[in-house]
Amino acid sequence: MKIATWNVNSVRTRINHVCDWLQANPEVDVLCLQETKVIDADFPHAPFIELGYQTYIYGQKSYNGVALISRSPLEDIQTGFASVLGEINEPNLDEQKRLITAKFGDVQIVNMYVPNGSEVGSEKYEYKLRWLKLLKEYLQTLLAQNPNVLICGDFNVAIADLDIYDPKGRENKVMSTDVEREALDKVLNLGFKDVFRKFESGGGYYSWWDYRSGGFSRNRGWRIDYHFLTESLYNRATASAIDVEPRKLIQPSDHTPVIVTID
DNA sequence: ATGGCGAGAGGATCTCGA
Repeated sequence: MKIATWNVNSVRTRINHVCDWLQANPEVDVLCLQETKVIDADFPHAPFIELGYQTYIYGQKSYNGVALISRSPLEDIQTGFASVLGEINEPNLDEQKRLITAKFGDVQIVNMYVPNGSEVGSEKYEYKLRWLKLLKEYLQTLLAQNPNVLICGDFNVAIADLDIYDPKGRENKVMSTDVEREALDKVLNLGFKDVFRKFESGGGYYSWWDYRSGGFSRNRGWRIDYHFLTESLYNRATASAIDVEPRKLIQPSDHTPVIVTID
């Protein structure tokens, strides 16, 4: 099976790019989208249905929003933290639509859009850290039900200096502080491994490039979109790749798709 | 370089992203 993740920065603006990509990559079983930026009532289902896909969505106005685009029907769709955890202590962590999970065969797929955090020390930064803390509880609950968990999406954290074009000063930059890395590490220490690094140990591989200052043409990127797999799935993985082609198109998303192949 | 670019909402110029 192939599972892809792509922060499309508005599914309506990018609908042609996404549909073209699906047609060029027919072997992808499930495409996990982030930043759909559309309320559920306005989600563009039709183009996906016409191509033969099922759509599962969790959106809101203007910001955030996630979706699963799948060749075959998925089971047990759950959205937000509370659908898995029951009542949560901080309901505001579910106000932003960032989390959708479903079963695909024996695999629990979790598609997420981790908060960006804005600036170190800001209210949004604290929100990001609280969100990651609750994410650990959420995944613990899912893991208790199924050991085959794949989490993917836009994590808004570069987990290593190798994943940043220029790590100088990264200690004080959002997406690369030690505090954020430690918060994500606590999640990953539940038993998740970065499958991209099973196949590629070198630097220079990124999934996001700033629109500004010619970020892409100068390859000034960050690798912040990942698939993290539990041990059993990690061992079954046979490939993982970043497809930079969509980032070269006119009016692109600032992120590009990342794909994992699992036997 | 505290800017650069892009999207959405709304109808000029904000907020937000990363």
